[in-house]
Amino acid sequence: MILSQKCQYALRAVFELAKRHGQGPTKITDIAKAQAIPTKFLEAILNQMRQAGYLISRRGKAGGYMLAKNPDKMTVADIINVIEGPITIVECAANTPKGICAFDQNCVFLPMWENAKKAIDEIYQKTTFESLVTADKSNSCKKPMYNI
Amino acid sequence: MILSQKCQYALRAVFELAKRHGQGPTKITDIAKAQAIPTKFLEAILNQMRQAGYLISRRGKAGGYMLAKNPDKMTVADIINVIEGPITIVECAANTPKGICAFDQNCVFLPMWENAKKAIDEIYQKTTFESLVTADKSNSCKKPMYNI
DNA sequence: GTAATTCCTATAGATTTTATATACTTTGAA
DNA sequence: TTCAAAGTATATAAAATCTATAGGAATTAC
Repeated sequence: MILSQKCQYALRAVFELAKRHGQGPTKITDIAKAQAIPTKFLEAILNQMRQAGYLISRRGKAGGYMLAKNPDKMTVADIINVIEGPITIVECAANTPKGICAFDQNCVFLPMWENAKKAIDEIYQKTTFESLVTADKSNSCKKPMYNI
Repeated sequence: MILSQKCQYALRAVFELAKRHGQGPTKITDIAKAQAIPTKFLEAILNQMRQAGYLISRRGKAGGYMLAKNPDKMTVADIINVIEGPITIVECAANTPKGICAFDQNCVFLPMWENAKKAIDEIYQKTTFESLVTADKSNSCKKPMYNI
């Protein structure tokens, strides 16, 4: 599996905050409950995203987390980058200091790795959390309503 | 890193065999030396690809491994699939039996995961080992020659 | 001040990855 | 026939990573 569980938790958490954008801070436990994430694990994840500048927190009573930007300015790529670091198909295709790969400049696979990285990056970068919230809303509308 | 070391070894090994296609079997130790792969580890990898039908082995003296098909019929996707299994961005986006994901049918991320998977698959599927060998040849020509 | 909440550090358990060791089987040539 | 080269199979260990939890410190609202 390419994306870690942690990263998926992070995406779902930000998605939850995007849904509640403009409503003040949301408690960790509420996010955890809404998105089925282990609370203590989520704590660390949210903290990490706060330090990266994507979330704002308020401590103490009535504290919690909120987005640092508008949902249309936050992309899936942003969050993945915080949790997993830059997408790396293989080690030597990363922009690491030279000399790590035994084949160095002449690796025949390198162009392919670069293409793959670019293709994924584009998809993640064009997916904003606003678009996800919008998709979610139209999704719930389409669902049959069993309530009376 | 998305691709395991093992998978990269597998790709390099098949690439090495593609370069030697039509020259009879190549010894494991020769492949290992040419591509900087731990010999014993490579043994297991080659065996796995043989069982998947991509390689043919000959035992005994003057034995070794060779491709089971023409290099233009073997793709990077084939080999990755043997070693890593089908590409899976996230668990619930795989074609697993339903009910694994807590969000099931209504996951807002699902279309994105499917797009990403498709984008990568296409790149890997269109890269044949023949094309890699060709690229490698033109690469070596471009290199300055320091030999006398 | 007290209760609620985030923040920080450490660490433990589980899983996966990577690699090696050992012993066995098959093959082909002298 | 005999021997050695080479692949086959199984077990396992070392290392790295992932996932998750625990406990207390700091902060804020009331």
